[in-house]
Amino acid sequence: MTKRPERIADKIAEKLRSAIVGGRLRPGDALPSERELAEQYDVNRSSIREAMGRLETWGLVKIRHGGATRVSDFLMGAGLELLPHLVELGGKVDPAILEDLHSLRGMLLGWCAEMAARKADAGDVEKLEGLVRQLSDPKAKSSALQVLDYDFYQELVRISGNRVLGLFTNVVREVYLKGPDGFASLYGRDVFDPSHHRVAVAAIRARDGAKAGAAMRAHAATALRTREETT
Amino acid sequence: MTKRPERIADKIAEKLRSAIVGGRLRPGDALPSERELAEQYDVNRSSIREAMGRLETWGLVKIRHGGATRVSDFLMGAGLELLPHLVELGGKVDPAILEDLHSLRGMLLGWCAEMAARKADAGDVEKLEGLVRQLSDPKAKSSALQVLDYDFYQELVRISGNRVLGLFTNVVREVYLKGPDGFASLYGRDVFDPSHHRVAVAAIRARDGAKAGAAMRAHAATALRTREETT
DNA sequence: CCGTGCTAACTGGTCGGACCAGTCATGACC
DNA sequence: GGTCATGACTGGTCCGACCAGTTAGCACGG
Repeated sequence: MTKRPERIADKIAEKLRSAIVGGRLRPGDALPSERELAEQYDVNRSSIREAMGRLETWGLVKIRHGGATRVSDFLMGAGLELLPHLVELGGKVDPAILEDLHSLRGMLLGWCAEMAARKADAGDVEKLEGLVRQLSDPKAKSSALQVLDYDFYQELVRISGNRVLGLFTNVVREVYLKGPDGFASLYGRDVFDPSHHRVAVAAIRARDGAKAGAAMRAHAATALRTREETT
Repeated sequence: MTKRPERIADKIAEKLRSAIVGGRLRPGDALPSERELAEQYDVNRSSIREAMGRLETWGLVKIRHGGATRVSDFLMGAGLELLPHLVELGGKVDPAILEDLHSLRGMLLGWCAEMAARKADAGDVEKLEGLVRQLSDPKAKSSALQVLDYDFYQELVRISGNRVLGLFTNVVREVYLKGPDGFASLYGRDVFDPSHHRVAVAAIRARDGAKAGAAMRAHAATALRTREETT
């Protein structure tokens, strides 16, 4: 948990990022000039420039030679790589974003289970069954269960063969498993009840896409419901 | 079509990016030192540093103070922000990735149409109707229709209120509208037949989520089918 | 009075050269 | 053979200068 010695540009980019996604800097606002920022933070202009470069590649600001650097409407222009930053706004998890993420993931979960049912071979099914077995271990910790649950998801994505969904999954994993226990503390242990997974795997083995999708959607819905109850 | 005068850091980052995703630089390989690169490209080291910063935020390289900068295994851990770079591998569009992208987008299209039906207010519906009107213009160019079609999608996402889906959409837009005509040349004009959009808007106005979702899914399926026919 | 166009004071972009701060291979020493 | 100092790398930060676009304001001609 100790902070690694961070580059100046990263620290400043981080400050500004948080100011932007936190709403203290609104889309359209002009940032102070690089020279001003350099003086303000008491660092060299080069460091400010590198920080600005990061903000720009994150889609948070628009730099124009000769004109002021302005905050862009990042919800309009930023990519998914911003997600990890949005989630831990000021160190606290933003529940609304998390809600969005989970509902989206739930739907994708169902969808790729359907595709997996059409494409899985014997080896794939075996892998999934292995994961279900581990998920059923009564001695497993909640954090471990969360990882397994995600591994199951990622395996479904792999079997579905959709590489774009694979990239998406990589980003979400970073968010989902953040921190020492991921979000395990946010959810009860029952969230990882493997019964839905078991049903899904059986359906995939039987090439029943609809049933597999329904099972995984039910699993995701359970997670959401459990979360609402604890709110 | 004329190239805007590009920053040299961007040009160099672009060169290296293409070398990495093109496989000329493999994961684990060490890049030349910043001083070497500066001499090699005959630019200042600052420009090289800014280029490296971009590569790092793209997840393509790992920079370590004191050690060499190495290409990271982006295929394993990279996020969706890499999609635009992957698609134009070597200047050519990879049809398989595009296929994955379209099927995923189609499903999301249906899903957020359902959510939009639950959340849209009068102003939202009006906006959608305006877009449908423009889509119905018989004089519109194919490229313009593609932009409108995407605007319609993006508007649905906005109405759905799912911010994570919004971020995803931003990335996809970059890919989808790449090049002078986007992918308009890949699809026939009939792909942008607005009849499905019309049905969807009517359903959203009537709060009929299922119908709206079905209409947009049908639209996406048409696009895919049309593409397969022309293959 | 309005518009036009020049100019000056901004903005970001590039330069080079100095020095600080980690890493790592090498080789003397135990 | 192991270990640890050391120097030659690597990237990180700083400075100060100048180039190159943008913009706002002012003087000028209509």
